[in-house]
Amino acid sequence: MDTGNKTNNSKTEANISGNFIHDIIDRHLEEGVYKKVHTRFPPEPNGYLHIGHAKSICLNFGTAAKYNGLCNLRFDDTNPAKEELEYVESIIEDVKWLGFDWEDRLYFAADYFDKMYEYAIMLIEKGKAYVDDLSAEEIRKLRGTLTEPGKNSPYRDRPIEENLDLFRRMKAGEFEDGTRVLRAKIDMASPNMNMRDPVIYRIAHLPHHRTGDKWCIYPMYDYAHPLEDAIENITHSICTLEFEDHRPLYEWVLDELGIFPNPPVQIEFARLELTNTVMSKRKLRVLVEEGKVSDWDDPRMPTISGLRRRGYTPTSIRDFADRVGVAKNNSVVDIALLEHCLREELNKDAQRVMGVLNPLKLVITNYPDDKVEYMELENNQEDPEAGTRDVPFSKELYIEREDFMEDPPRKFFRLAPGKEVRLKNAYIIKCEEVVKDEATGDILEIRCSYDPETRSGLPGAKRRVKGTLHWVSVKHAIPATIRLYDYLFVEDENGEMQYNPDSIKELKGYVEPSLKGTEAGSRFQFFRQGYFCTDIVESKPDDLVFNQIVPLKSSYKPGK
RNA sequence: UGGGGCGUAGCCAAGCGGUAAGGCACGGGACUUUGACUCCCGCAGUCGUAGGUUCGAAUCCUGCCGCCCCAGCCA
Repeated sequence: MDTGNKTNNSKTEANISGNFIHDIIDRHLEEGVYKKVHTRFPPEPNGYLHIGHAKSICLNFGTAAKYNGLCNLRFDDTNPAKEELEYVESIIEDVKWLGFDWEDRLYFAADYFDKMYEYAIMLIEKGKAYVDDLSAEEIRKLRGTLTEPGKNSPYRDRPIEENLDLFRRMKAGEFEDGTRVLRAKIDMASPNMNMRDPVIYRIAHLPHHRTGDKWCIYPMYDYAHPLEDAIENITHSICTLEFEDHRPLYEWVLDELGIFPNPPVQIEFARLELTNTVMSKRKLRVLVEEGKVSDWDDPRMPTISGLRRRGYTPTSIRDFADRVGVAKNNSVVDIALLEHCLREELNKDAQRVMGVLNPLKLVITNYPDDKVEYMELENNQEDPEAGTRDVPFSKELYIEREDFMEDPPRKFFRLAPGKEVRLKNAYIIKCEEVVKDEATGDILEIRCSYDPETRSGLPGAKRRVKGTLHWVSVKHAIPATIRLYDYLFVEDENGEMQYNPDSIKELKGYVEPSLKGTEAGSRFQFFRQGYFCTDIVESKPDDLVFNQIVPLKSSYKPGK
């Protein structure tokens, strides 16, 4: 059945292509199992979102959009020991930044605690749940192992009235943490460990970021999640593969209660892994705590906040999420695909500018001392509408240190003694002399002559030279801090991913004067270098800090 | 040795009984005042493996192998 693509061009649409989940939904709609589609993104507010979550966000919101349905943002905040308001705020910011809109449907599991409690009472009354006085240790011992069945708790067959009384007293705060739990009464011999009378409520005398001190018992995920979904009339509860084993329990809770006429179905997909980084909250936390990165929003982090600070766009991340696909294979996606998405977008609309990362002074000996010419540069040759600007040119310039070699290999299309090269939208120059530090041998400056007939636009400019260099006029240059990044993890000689101690390089470079006053968060393509974004935390209009988002691709292979 | 999943190219991923899409990466070439972009070309004689069913199998069946997940009062 063709459900049609969303016709209103909401910017929040992830343009999701088909996948096995959509096939299931198509069938549901066809068979009338559901009349509409309602999904949710249900983060636990216990950490920052990363690009793996972005995949899930795009899937859930994108699926809803595809079927003209709705997607809720719901915090699954059933464990106050780990959750904080700080995280709910960052998650809201990140989902919004990615471009998704949950309208007025911002929900919290905690807001359903009263209902969940009532439902638990119902289960007890049906004889489907019981209060267990065993310690965590004892429960574990009786649970059995993967190959041996568990054993019933001695409290398993306690009378309903007693269970009711005990559960009410658990809620009333009469018992210490860990002294009692409420368990679902299912089957201690089930081959599925999750069905061996799972704990559904525990005692925790902890304040909750939303409910304060109202509760000292909190529901467990397996019990709470299906209820959250059912209460919100979710149709398709999409989660990751590790919950596949929990599906029978998800269904058990809803079935036993029997009060939801059209309960949701849980569908699992493989979470995203990326090369050259780590993705678990735990591992990311270690990087932060060990000071390997500055914070969760360090531009090297795969967190949404890190990617944002690095300069990644929401569009490129959504595009990436769409391209990696949705399936059940555990997969590790090459980070080159993410980079490709960013380049593809920014190639289309990033302003081109000239910035010299590693400056080397170049003097044009036959150019008049005080002369300044303004060279016209296209803002973006991919987009004629972007117009042009004038960039000052003078006798003394900075070029990239890498663009000069005293003793170049073959096919070095740049500057070398006696060789000619084009300065972007200016003149052809020829290297006449290399000035070095007598003591160290370091190259201090390059002295060149220029051919006045070869100015861009003049007939003499037709002459071809193999290389074109970017440049910045010394007296007009704006100093800037430029940060280059490498992957946080790189492959060692055995093919293992290892932490990369050299993942950041900070340079003092120069950029063309048009960049004066640039606001934080602005993106550019630095000619021949890559895409850069002014750091949203540290860049100031009069003290620019650029983060390299990704370098330009290069087919230049030294030595070939 | 229990249960639940998954095996299609270097990495993702379509495919749903009629003869292996697409993307990324990679290699070659054209173009180029960005070694970028763009454009061309190449890149799985076979789908983990062995059998079986069929006129026909990546698709159905059986066995085997490999990998992932489950024994939290985490989610």
